[in-house]
Amino acid sequence: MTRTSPHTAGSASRGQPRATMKDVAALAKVGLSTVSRVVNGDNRVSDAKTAAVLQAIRELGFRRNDSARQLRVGATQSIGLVIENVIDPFFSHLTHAVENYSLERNTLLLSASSTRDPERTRRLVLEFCARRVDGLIVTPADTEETGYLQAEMDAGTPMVFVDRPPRGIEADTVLTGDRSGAARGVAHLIRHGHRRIACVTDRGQLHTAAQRLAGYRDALDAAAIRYDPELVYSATPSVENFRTPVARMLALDNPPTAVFTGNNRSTVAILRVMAGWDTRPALVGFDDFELADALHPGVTVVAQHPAEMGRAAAEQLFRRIGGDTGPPRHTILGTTLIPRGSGEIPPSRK
Amino acid sequence: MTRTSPHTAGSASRGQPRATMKDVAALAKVGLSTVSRVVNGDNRVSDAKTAAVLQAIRELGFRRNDSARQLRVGATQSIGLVIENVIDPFFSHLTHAVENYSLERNTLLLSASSTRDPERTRRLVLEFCARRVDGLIVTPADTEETGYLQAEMDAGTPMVFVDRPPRGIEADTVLTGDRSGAARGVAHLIRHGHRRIACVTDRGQLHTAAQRLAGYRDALDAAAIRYDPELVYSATPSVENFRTPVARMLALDNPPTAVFTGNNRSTVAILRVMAGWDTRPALVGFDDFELADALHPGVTVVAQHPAEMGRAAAEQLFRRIGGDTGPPRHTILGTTLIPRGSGEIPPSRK
DNA sequence: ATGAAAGCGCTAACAT
DNA sequence: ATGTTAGCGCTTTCAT
Repeated sequence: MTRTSPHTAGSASRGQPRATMKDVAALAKVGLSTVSRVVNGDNRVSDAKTAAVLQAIRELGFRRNDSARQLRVGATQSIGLVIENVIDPFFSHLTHAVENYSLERNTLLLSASSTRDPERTRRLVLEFCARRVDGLIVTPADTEETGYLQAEMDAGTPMVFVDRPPRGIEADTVLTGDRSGAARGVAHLIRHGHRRIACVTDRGQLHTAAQRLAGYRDALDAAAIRYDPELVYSATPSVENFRTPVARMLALDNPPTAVFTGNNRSTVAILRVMAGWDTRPALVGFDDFELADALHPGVTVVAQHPAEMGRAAAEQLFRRIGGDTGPPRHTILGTTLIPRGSGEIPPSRK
Repeated sequence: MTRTSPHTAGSASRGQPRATMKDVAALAKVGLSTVSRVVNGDNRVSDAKTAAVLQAIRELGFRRNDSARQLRVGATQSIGLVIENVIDPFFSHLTHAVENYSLERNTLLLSASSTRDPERTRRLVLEFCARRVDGLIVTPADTEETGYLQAEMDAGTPMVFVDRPPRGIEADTVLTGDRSGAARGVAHLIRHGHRRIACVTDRGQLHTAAQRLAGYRDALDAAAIRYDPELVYSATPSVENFRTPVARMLALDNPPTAVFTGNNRSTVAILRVMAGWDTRPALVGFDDFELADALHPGVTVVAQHPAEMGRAAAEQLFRRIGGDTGPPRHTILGTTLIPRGSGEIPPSRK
């Protein structure tokens, strides 16, 4: 029933500064180190003093300033996570896994979206390092200068790279088996009779997009299907960017009977482009997404495992933070083909 | 071409501790404060010394320890964000908006998902406060004890609550107009001829679920439709939880011809439950979601504006951090009804 | 068992 | 213009 009124004269918030250990020590009439001992659960302190300290702590609403503590002990118990964008479900799942893993280790997460902006990425990484995070998990922007990453690693901040490798840097990575996964997806279409297969991916500079395109070609090669550049289109995924090129492809004399999309953003965009079409090409998308199974037909995908990737990255990072100085470790996570209908549509014979 | 080998003896990472200003001062043969001045862009320092310091900084790979700085200046330039779960698109959009807003203010984001666990929520809030975040944006777990929140606010950490108000605490809130929004959605169904309308929501303890259920009743009342508890079901949204109750409802003698769902998780679950059904009731969902427009029929929703909520919460928090001690401010964001087909299905007349 | 004192890396008077 | 010093809040020897 201690309903303090938070907006009366002087206001409870913005009140006097928070109590410090010194204040507690003074009130409890003990030495500073005794307070520290009590706060840290050091048992060699008399019951009487312990009680006095506890009482003072309660009275003053004391809560230890962990920033100060961390300055002294030299570890911030926090790690930084720089992803492309939280609103992309791939990254939000990855983030959640990292969150859970680090929380178990009493480590907090500084997280941020780079939004594919190399300047923003750089700024974030550098600010995290300035805050002396214990380590960093980074999805590098594909177009960026990576010199500063090497510098910060050399300076002592462990980093593991996730989803994409950093340019020209030897470091721990956690990636999806992009190339083989894409090949599997395309082979699935081929197995269902397709020989004219379009490939729609994210911008070619994107490492994952390039890898998946390579996988697409691998599958074609394996089936002795000629690679036709007219069936390939790469751009930042959006309905606007994809509408015309895709329509053009399908208006070719010898149009594709199936399409393979290189990531969930692309798949979703393509689905929108094709919304309302009477006949649709078969479709296999790379990366799963919510409601893929609720569409008609369900969307066949090559599923990635973002949560596992986040967890693997966190594991490796904590290994480094723990002092592991072994050689860079490269983890590749496999993919799972999930047939749901769209990938099993036979080629329309005309 | 300075490819340092990161895994040779001694290893570049985990090397000697990072250089400090003292080290820089020593190497540049200047005083500590001169280094500080240079680092902070204080211009009243000679060109010669400036150059010497800059040189030393480069040589040592010095980067200011912001934690130490912050301890001294008394502000961490970071805020905490406790949401329910990043993997919920509602919250990831909210998060992204907060991210952007605080980045503009040179403030970093400590973020975490409470996963509806009151203990985890409490732990996160307290740890954030111990780190002395400049402020906190919190989606309170609905079942939780809120005493500690009041205590931390009183101790000087400003907080704004988003999506749900904290129990028994007067503080800044940013909420959706849940009740009126739900009423609008249900009225839309009524306008399309429905009089038997089911309501499927999240657990009743959830503030938003309760409000939206109230809005549902408001709409029925306004249309003089009797409230039938048989048409209402509340539980943590999942296909398993919803399948049987919903099937039972639709098997009633006088079954519902439409259903209103209380949040995006519920809508998605219901869509899965109904997947493959030949005839489907009309559907209006609260909160928009990706691909709502790509389904057949498109799903009519009462859209919330999570990004705007995040931004509004961040704005208010920074106002408080800036020293605003005015009375608690309650912001309600309106909703947008988006007809896409599912909500315009007429009642099946039999 | 307890306290005094040094110091983590920085900033901000205060001298000069 | 530059250096010296105190101190942010804590932990951690080191005495006692």
